[in-house]
Amino acid sequence: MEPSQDCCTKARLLRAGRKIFAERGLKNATIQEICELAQANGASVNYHFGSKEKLYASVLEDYFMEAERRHPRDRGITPQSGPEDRLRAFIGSILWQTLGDADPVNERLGKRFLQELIEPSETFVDFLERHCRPKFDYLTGIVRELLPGLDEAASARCVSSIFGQCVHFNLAKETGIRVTPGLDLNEDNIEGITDFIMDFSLGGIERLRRLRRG
Amino acid sequence: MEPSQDCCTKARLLRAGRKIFAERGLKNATIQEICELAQANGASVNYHFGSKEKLYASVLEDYFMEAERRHPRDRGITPQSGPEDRLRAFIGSILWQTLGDADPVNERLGKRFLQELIEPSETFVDFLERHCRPKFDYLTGIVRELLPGLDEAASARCVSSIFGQCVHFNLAKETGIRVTPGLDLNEDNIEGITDFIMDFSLGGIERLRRLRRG
Amino acid sequence: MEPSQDCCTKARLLRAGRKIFAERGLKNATIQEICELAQANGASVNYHFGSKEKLYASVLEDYFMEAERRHPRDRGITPQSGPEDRLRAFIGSILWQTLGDADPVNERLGKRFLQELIEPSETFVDFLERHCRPKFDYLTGIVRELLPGLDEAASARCVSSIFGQCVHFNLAKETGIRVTPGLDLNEDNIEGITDFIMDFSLGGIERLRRLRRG
Amino acid sequence: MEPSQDCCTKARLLRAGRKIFAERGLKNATIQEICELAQANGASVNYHFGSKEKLYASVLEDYFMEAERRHPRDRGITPQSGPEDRLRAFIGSILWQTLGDADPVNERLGKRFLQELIEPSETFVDFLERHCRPKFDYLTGIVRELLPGLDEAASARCVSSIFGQCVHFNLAKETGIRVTPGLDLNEDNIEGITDFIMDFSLGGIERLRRLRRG
DNA sequence: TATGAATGAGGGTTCATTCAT
DNA sequence: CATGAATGAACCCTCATTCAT
Repeated sequence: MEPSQDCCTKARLLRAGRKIFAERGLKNATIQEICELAQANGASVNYHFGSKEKLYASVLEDYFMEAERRHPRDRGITPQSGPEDRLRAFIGSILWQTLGDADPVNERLGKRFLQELIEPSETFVDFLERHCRPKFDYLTGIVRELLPGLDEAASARCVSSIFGQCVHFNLAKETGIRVTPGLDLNEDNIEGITDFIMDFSLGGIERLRRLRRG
Repeated sequence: MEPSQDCCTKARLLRAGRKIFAERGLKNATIQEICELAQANGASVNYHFGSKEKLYASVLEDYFMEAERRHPRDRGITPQSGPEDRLRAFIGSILWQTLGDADPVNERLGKRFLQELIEPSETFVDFLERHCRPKFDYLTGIVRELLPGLDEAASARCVSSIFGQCVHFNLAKETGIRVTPGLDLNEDNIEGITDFIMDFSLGGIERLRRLRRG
Repeated sequence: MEPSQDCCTKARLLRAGRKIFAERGLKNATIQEICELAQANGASVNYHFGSKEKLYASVLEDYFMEAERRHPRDRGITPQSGPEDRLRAFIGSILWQTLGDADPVNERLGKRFLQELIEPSETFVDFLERHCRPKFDYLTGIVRELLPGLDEAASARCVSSIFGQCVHFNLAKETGIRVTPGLDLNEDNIEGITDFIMDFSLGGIERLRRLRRG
Repeated sequence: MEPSQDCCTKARLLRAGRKIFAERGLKNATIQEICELAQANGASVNYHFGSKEKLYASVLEDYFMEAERRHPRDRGITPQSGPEDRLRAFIGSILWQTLGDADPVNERLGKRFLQELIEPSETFVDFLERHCRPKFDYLTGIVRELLPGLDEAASARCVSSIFGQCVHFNLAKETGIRVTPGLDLNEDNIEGITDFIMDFSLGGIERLRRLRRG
């Protein structure tokens, strides 16, 4: 009954959908192709998931949950860790989730996820509230520790600046490297990039702190 | 022959395509809908542009060129302006292009452009080389002036950090405001956001400079 | 084994089928919807009734038998009653069966029954012979008493005229009231309509009698 | 451009739809079968008519208009004709429309029309208002001439009784002859049936007149 | 007795594209 | 330069039915 076994049709559909949707996106993927790959009947997607869109949503949710499990935002830190350590872990988490997966399927699913951020489908809005908002709240908490007394608008901008730097590497995977040849997104560089974004952001935060004082 | 006249079918198709593609994206838009809006025959898109994709590419190119014309990256600066002024103009240019258009059609075309950055179509790759690369080279030049002697990888990362902050506001237009309520992307705030990104980036650059010295 | 108990799946299916078939008709109803309403498995209809059509036939038969039970054609008359009383009881029976049910489910099942009269399914032909033919024979007997010596063709036409008047109110339930606004099919009017058809038919019969004599 | 020519795809589809819909009804007919018969592409129905339902509505409307043209309700009467002559022409018109068509296609379309009367589709409601209501108004006018001073409810019932007798022969075509063997609906009997219904109805009307006076 | 999973056939509809005019 | 008609491929989905348990 649990779809975690490979023998189950539903699990096979989920895996096949993961692959096909990753390659082609929602509109260009076809149910038939997914079913062929899953060695399932052409009606099975509608039977098990209700519709193509619902399967897509399941695939994306599955991808996100697994990424969070493999690269949690609090990896390597303790409850006593200061905000800087937590920030570094957070930045590293996003970069590893985005760039650190050798599996090309997962790599492409990151793009699908980004597309949903740009133009969310109906089901994704729920997902956003349930899973992404806490993630942003977590980052906001760190920022507020680093810059106590910051008003909401400023902390939101600060969160946006940090998150924007991270997510841009996901966005740049395909085109950014064409226009910025010096960008090397190999897995070996993830820690280096993490350090860079960390330094850049700490510099920004320091300057904000200084400006507010002065 | 020039599609600049309003009476010309080709110009009407371009304008209609702009609107429909902005609303629905490439796959969800239909030629027929575009032709109806343009009061043209259903075969006219293929006649004038060759294919749906070609019209889409034309729309995107048109959008980009117009945005660059309306909010040039060197607005308000002189040849004698220093790198900081040029950086501020550049950041402001992107933000105005992205957030500063009251026209909802243009606002949505920004999302289409972002989608192409994530997963470029065949024709877009050419476009990227022709128009986006110079833009990045320009930003890279500014960064190199601010941080002389920076190696290529570091300057690429720095460009990415600056650009990522700017473009994230475009990405966040739909979903970011849901998960980061403090983010206010009204037109009135564009200058404020420009100042913020400018400060944050200058802080990052300062810290990089300091770290290299130390 | 008897489907008269409420707990039995078969009885629940019959009741659910009654409702869904009444609402949607044979083709537009789906087995799944029926099973959901009956809180039964999607395979149970085929298990208990053999096929969708068989369940439909059961529903219709059930509906007819119940209607005959609730509004028998001989209600209020005695073996000694004359043909006029028996005719009035018959007409009233049909009208009460057709118009006198507050339950919208039964009201709609009347339409399904009419549809079978127009285009009978295979199983319905048997049903017709078993249950409807005796009903017509009964009416024919009354007519022959009122018009002794009438040949078969004429008595058939007479039966048709009487029955046609009755059944038209069933047919008119949906559309007739649109094109004939004066028609009021409320339950309160059933006796009045019965009287009307009775008078109209007696008038017709009288004239037939007169014409044959003259 | 006019769909009256046989060469036109739209006209061929209409004719093929007439045949297939007549045989199978709306739900059981398939677009593909219609297109095959019309030697047209499977998408042509949607191209020319918008949907299966729209083609069905066109077929029905076409059938009705043609029937009205071939057997007009005022055939053989003059402006000076009295209400009895007009009533006879009306009754004869319906019977000829219903029973007097040697073409089995038209004969079956009559059943489809009846089905719409029982359970009208959305488009049919419009049709009803435009075409059927005037027909009923016409009959109501005749009845009022025959029974001056009749209130609306009574005249509506009278119209219903007359129309019910006529339409019942359409309804009885399939099943009525099974349960009322004496009914002979051959074309040769149409005039005889017309006379019968005429007499029966005049008898009913006379009695109503008598009852009101007494 | 009853069910949950799975299937296969088929259906209506969409849509970019083509072609004769 | 432009169009109205027509096409063919493909797609998602529905649904009655089957089968192993």
